[in-house]
Amino acid sequence: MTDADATSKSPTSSREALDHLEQSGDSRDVLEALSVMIERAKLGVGDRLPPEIEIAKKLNVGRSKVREALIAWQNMGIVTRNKKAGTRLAAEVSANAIHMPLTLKLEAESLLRTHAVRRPLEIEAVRVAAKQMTEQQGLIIIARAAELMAVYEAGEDWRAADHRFHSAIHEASGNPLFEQLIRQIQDGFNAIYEAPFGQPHLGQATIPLHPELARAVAKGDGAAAAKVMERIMDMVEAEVIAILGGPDV
Amino acid sequence: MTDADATSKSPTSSREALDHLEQSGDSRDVLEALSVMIERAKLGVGDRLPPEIEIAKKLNVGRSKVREALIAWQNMGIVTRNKKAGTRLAAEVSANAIHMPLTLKLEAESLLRTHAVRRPLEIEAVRVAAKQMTEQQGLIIIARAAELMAVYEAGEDWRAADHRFHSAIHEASGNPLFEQLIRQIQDGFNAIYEAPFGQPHLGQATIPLHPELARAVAKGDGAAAAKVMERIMDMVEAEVIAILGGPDV
DNA sequence: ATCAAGTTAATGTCGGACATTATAATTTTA
DNA sequence: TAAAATTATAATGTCCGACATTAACTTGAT
Repeated sequence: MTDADATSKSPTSSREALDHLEQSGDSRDVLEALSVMIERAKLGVGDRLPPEIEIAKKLNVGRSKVREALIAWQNMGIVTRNKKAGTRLAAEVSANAIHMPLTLKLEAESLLRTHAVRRPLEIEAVRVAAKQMTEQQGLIIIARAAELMAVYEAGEDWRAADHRFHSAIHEASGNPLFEQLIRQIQDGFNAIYEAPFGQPHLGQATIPLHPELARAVAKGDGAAAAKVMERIMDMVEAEVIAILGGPDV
Repeated sequence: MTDADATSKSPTSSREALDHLEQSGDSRDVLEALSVMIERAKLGVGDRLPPEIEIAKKLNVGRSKVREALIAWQNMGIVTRNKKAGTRLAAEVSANAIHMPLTLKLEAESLLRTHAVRRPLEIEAVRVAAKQMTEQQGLIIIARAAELMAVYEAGEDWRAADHRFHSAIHEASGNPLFEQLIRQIQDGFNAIYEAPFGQPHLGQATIPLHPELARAVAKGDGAAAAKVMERIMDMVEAEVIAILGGPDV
């Protein structure tokens, strides 16, 4: 453990050093300094970083501040913290990468609200995908749609195939944020749905539309693809409304 | 609202209610106990909750634990915390709410990608707002737009006013997820932007469009409102591209 | 060699002191 | 009287030091 000595300035009185550091504000400073430390020490996933108290000394801040910063990172899934094992990196940290924690508060009555934010993202994703995809990605999308139809017509569980199909589209969009956002919104939706209703099987009726969607995307026709996706979203929404008993948004 | 003086009840003993809480373990317990407290006191959005130290006393835990719990809520956007103003509820808290932590990893080159996911959300938000808003909300939106224009024409910092304007629209949409998502995406965008470029002042040229947007929403014309918002988003995107030097998505 | 008991090094928690600051109250001044 | 400047105050922000807890490590006994 290289001990990454970033600050070896021998602060005779820890006061003056602090003064010139201009300790301003929140724990983001600490996180930023930590990012630099980690990069300097070339720590990777799984590596252990120094104990809180040493980090605190090194950065000339109190242990509480370091704690809060590390807890924030823990909440973001960037580090794990254990009693004796200390703090370990759980994900790559790079100084010019910023981890934005998004937290959605979902309530049981907000299935429709969740759907309402998913809808424009899905539509835009297919539109962008149609514009950005490479030829090969178009072929993959067509193939995935065929797989989905096959599984569906065979009467098997089509959800995994459906997931692969949509993943292919999101990948073709070239923007990983679409997939990240949509998938996690979807996870939240499912978590809410499962509590009262069990495993969701929504959208079965929309599967025959998927090959059409695939063709539109592969043809590069963003408008048509968006139209199809709109229909799909509307059908899912209608299904949710039927289950809940009425519109809510 | 009622500024909930839930704490003004002279806590002579303040023990009996909390004895059965049997504190143990991590800060989730504190959050749970706090949820119960908040529900009992019927606190709503905007209301203030007791100072950290009183909460700590009430729950028989140290102040640090309460702090960590409240900071976690702050990171989730559920409360806001200010020096003297104390802690206020920013979103509804309910015991059976599900908190879904979303974490997006953003990198410096993905400003445009971030914008790309924000765009459809903003457009849909104004469309829904136009459909759902009450008459009073429409008036508020118009007023906020006027404020924004006044600040802008006075040459002052218009960002706070801009934020209030968009908040009013998001609130009118009736779906808090729009605001939660968009705000946090925006925070991420700003965090990325600030590192190399400093405080963002993007979108100045779009301000004159805002009154038009406000009128469209207040009139209930979702299509027109969406059109204006599209133009606004396109202008911002063009600005970002001009800064970065080329399209990236 | 294996298991049990003790050691220890880290995080977890607490509480007190002080710093900082946004709001509230007060005084001053035009 | 009203606006502006000043002071007071109450909350969070930060630091520190002590102790609790716990899980990995060490040592010892069988």
